[in-house]
Amino acid sequence: MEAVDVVEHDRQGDYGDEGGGHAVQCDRGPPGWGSGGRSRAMVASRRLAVRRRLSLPAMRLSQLFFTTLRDDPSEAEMPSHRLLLRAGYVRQLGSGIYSLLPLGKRVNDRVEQVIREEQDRIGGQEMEMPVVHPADVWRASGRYDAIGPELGRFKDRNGRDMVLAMTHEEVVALLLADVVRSHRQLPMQVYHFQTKWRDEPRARGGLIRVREFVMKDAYSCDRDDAGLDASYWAQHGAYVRTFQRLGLDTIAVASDVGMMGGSQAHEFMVLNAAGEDVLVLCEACDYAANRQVAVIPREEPAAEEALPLEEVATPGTTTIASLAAFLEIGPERTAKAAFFVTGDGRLVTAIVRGDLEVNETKLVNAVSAVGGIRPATVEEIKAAGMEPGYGSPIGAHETVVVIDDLIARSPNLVAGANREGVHYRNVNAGRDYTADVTADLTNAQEGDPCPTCGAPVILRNGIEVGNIFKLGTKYSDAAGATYLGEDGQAHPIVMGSYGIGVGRNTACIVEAHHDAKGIIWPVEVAPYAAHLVSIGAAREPRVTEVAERLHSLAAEAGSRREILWDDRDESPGVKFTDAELLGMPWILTVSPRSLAAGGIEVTERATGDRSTRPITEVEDFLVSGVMPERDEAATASA
RNA sequence: CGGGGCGUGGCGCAGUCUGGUAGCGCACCAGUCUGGGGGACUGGUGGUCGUCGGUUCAAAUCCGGCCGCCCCGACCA
Repeated sequence: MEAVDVVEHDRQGDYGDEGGGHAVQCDRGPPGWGSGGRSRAMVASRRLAVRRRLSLPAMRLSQLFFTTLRDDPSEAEMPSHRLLLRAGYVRQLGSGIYSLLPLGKRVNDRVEQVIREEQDRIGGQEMEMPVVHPADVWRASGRYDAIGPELGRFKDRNGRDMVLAMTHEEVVALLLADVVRSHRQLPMQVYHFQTKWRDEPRARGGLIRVREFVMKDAYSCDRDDAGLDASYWAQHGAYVRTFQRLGLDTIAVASDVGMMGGSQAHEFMVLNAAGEDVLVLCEACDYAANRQVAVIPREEPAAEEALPLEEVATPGTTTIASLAAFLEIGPERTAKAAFFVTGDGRLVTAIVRGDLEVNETKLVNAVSAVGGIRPATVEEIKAAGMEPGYGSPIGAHETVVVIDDLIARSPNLVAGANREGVHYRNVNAGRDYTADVTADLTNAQEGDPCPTCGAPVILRNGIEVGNIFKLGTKYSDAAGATYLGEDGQAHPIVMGSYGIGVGRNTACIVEAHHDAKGIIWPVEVAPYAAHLVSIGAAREPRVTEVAERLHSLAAEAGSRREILWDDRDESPGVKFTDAELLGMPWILTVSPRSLAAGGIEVTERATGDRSTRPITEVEDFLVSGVMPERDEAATASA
């Protein structure tokens, strides 16, 4: 009944043309879709569905739910945040929580559509899984306890624990257990677009890092590792095409598997100074890795005889820099201790050479820290018999000692004596203290040798716009998702998971495509292809006539282009400024001047190129979708 | 969670130090003029100054609690 009302509403008021047009179109619709034998309500909801899909191909700015802001909102710093707010695409509801206004929704839909087409192309099947899950589903995989407060939890009315999904591996695995029986059903990929809730410790950067967001997450299901490998690289290819179409230059970097678990992962990164990840890149070859996993080949320390331990007074040298200066040695001759506490309460003492930094991701992996790690407090360090500023594992107790593999090979280092103002010379791991774990623990630094070719690497910040993971059988094992192979035996389904954050991509597109005046949407994701500006309607009635005609043409069935018509009674300056802020690829100006010059002024937003085209050419553009090449003769007077 | 900043009409801000009952620009409404780069004039609308409590004759202003937002560090699409 409600649907009927909406359709009725279409027939009157300002949207008369467009609404009516759609209704007529769907009545004619594809064979079998007509009204034969169907109730009026069903027909009406069909119409509504069609209208929703077309989503107002022509819109009057005077009716659009939006507003532009003349001043930058003070909370916005990144260009994408500022512009999306100012141009009326999004509004903030809370920290990391945003509403999409109609323009923002249209962009998001376009981005989704590109992703969808590329997922479909590699055989992905779209489905949809719930946002709210019973906690038991997450207990079964172990993540209910493994993941910290970023997992949203609540109780339903009966006191049952529930989870707000941050991803969907568990649910997919359960569905696989239910649906897949035979190897003949594999390989297979499913995906959906769904809202995720991740209670991030800190939201930031507008749409770049939010707490609630829509993600495309895809899951591949294979019989074995070889199949997974094929699916993984198919997704890799789909991602390359997707980001290319979205106008994003991405770099695929090897990455940590994080909370997903699994054996191999890549992140697709967009370079951006405000990015939260540090990428290690080689310009000589194409090596690219997240700093979290980049392993740098370190120069082998010179072999030396282990010398006897020797105490040395080093007053006031609580930093490596001051210690090295005091003893007149290089920082690489010292061992640095860093103290952390794991989520499960273990004190971890990490030892790296003084000239290097501890990479916390590597450390977490080295000690299999459940719930991550945090820096230890002074009290915690002292309780284990160590002295901050003069700390080392020598004489320490109740701590997990993790040393960098380079430390294991570096003889006669200077390290703390766990007494204020005292260090030891000639400390040797293994002789003077024992390591519980030896692993690569250090951060790559600018200029370090490339692991592949040895040239100096560079460090850049990046924003992760997508990732691909080889999961293996972790979730299928937990869910009992198996198939019967040709051998008649049950085998676990081998899974992969592949995510793309929709809103973050939108923000990154703006980051990459804007200028001082506003957004410059790539054609593929622009909410409307063209922004029609009508000027001087009061002096020249033909202006409105022409604008109306273009507007209704765009609204008609069969038109390939969608337009936004600025029909407001505003001065030309306001209209042009807003058009540039909003960022449609083409700005079409109808005015007494343009009509006198022979038609409509067409401006390409990206280049600023301007030409006057005959009205028929612009009409062709709306119908065919192609803007004809610029005709120099017609341009002369512009 | 640690550090820094902020909260006054839709947006940007002043006023807070030195208490005296709220102001500016833009936006918005009405009208007139204007009409190719955020135009002009006239007249208007709109704020329990984040919130709760305290001090005081009197609190946006001083004191305390709480809430929220932004930025910098530990997590991820």
